[in-house]
Amino acid sequence: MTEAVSRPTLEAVAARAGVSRATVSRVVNGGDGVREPLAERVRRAVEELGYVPNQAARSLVTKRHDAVAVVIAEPEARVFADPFFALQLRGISKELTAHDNQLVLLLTEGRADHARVARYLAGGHVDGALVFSLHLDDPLPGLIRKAGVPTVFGGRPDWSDGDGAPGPVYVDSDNRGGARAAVRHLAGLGRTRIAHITGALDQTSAVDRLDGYRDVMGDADPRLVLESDFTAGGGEQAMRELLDRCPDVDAVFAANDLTALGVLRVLRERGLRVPEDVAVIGFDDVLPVAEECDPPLTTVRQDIEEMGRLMARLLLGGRTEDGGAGERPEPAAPGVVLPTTLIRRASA
Amino acid sequence: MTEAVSRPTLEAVAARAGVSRATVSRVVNGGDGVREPLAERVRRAVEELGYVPNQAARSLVTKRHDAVAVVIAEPEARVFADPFFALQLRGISKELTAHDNQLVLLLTEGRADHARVARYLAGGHVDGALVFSLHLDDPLPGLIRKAGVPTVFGGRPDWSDGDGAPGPVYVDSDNRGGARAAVRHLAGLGRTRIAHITGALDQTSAVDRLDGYRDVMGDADPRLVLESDFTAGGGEQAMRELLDRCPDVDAVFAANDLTALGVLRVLRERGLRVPEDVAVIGFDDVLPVAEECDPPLTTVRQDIEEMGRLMARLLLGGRTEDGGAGERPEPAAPGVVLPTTLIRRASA
DNA sequence: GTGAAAGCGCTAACAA
DNA sequence: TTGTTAGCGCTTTCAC
Repeated sequence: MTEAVSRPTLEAVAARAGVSRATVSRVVNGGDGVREPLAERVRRAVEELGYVPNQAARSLVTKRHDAVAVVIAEPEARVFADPFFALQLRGISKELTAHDNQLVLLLTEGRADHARVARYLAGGHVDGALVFSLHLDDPLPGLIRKAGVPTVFGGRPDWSDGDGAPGPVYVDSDNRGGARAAVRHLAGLGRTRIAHITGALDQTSAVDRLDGYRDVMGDADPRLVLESDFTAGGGEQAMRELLDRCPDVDAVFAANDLTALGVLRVLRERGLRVPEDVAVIGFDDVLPVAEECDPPLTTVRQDIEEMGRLMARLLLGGRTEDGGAGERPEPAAPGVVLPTTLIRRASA
Repeated sequence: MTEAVSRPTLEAVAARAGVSRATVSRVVNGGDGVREPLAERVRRAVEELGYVPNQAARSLVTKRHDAVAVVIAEPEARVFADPFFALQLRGISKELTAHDNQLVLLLTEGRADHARVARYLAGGHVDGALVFSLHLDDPLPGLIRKAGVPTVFGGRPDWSDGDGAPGPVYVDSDNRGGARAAVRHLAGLGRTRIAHITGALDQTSAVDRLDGYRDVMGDADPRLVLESDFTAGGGEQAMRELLDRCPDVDAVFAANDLTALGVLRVLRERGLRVPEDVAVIGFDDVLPVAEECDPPLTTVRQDIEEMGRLMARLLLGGRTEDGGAGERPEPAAPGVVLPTTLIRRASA
């Protein structure tokens, strides 16, 4: 592969336009304080030479990088089984692009990578980080906090920063509210034996959905709650156990769409009709799953792409409003929670 | 958000270790030509100060960035409906990490973004690019070629660089061979009316799979080939039409798993048994789809993660072997094609 | 083997 | 408003 040819520098543009480097720099960076005829001449020179600023040189002096790291800490391959991150990435990417920032993707494969990521973030290569911290026991958030990089979390982290310290900034869906809506919908259908198959309870989203279920069901029969893991296989297994335990169950709120898929499969296998015998609701509204399953799944939708967009906006906004001295206080509410909506299809 | 504290520089490490900046630099970059006792002293100083090299300063002089752009050009949201890219990203990320390279993700949203991406690549911000060019009429590959950045494509591009020019470097799956294996398997089952529902024919993968089908079927009844678009909905529609046209069809090779999903749904709806009445094979082996559908799908697997890893390796390898002068010729075979394997489940 | 010094391309005071 | 100048932190000849 041939080496890239050396690119024109500010110097070259300045020479061609017959001005100083400083003037070219000003024009390139917005053009304030340069009189029009001159500015125009510079722009033409830039155009003719195909000049593109050298980001490394710029960063060296400004100490800004116009780059944001997206850290996805997920040892499990499972994450890639649903388009969740892809959608979030899309939202993030759109927002970053709009602000001329680059997206540096950091995928971690277990604990071994944590040190690497921490070092990278601490190394001041990026202006901020967007972190998806999925498990309660994950040491990464702590490491990142120590690295001192402005950070926005995707999903509510499990620690709350006691005392006077400002809590972590995060964006989440209203998991609890969505769960309540789902269960209320089932109750509104006249169902009385409403079960919940949870997600992996080491993730706040699963805990919050369970809490939402309990908000509505109160002290319902505890045998109606089964712990699972957000997978279709897990959903199947839990559903089998549920039917053995409580053959009279008439509705299931599954922690996510994949789990609901497993539930549906077991129901079909046992010859139970959906929703006549058992109504089923999922969570996420991952389209290829929810829309394509049989029957189409009633589920709680979260706007995943918007979550991503918002995370980026929060990070970028927080950074630009605070001009370095840190006078401006953190936003009052460190967490932003996006609403969820119930999507009615055929399964409930 | 508070500004990051200023990090220790080479200078600081040098002072602490009682050596010159040059010596520290040597140690940090591999330590060749520095005597052991000194090197050790430097390493300790680095450790104590928590020194991390400033990448911008380094790039400014070396003109290397240790960063690779991954360009995913996909206007359709559909892409995110399957975990294909996520897996590929994982493979890429692993390989880049192993070589201490960063991954800069460039997502494009239609043509408007092409110029931005081209400018970025031409701007010399990264050492190379990994490009997923999905549609035959995509102008992006051309722009990228002009930008003069070392590039490896994911999936065979549609142009072949006539004349003496070296063809584009790419990594692909053996779509044609996989298709042949699928169709042969169906034939081996004694099926004689084997249909093919194609993918979007503006993508080489769809064209290659169709070619594979034809390799085996020769001049079969042309009514057995239906053009579709890699989606479940498209698969449904095509299958309905197929059943109307050729009620005697006894096997379907679908261009991918999602299409197969649609096929299965129509079959069930019409009361036809799989595989007894109609055998079905998909392509991709996207697990949550293929494994979870009913009946579990026989399909052609491609090792997606390995494709990603290989793309990165090709890019990095090509770069390091050629020491800047470009003496070394391009590899003889510009394209690497990974094998596919038939995974037998219940549907065929 | 080690150090001194010259920049890489850019921005940001400061002068004019 | 425009130009001059001094670095940003690092690598890399080139002397020693």
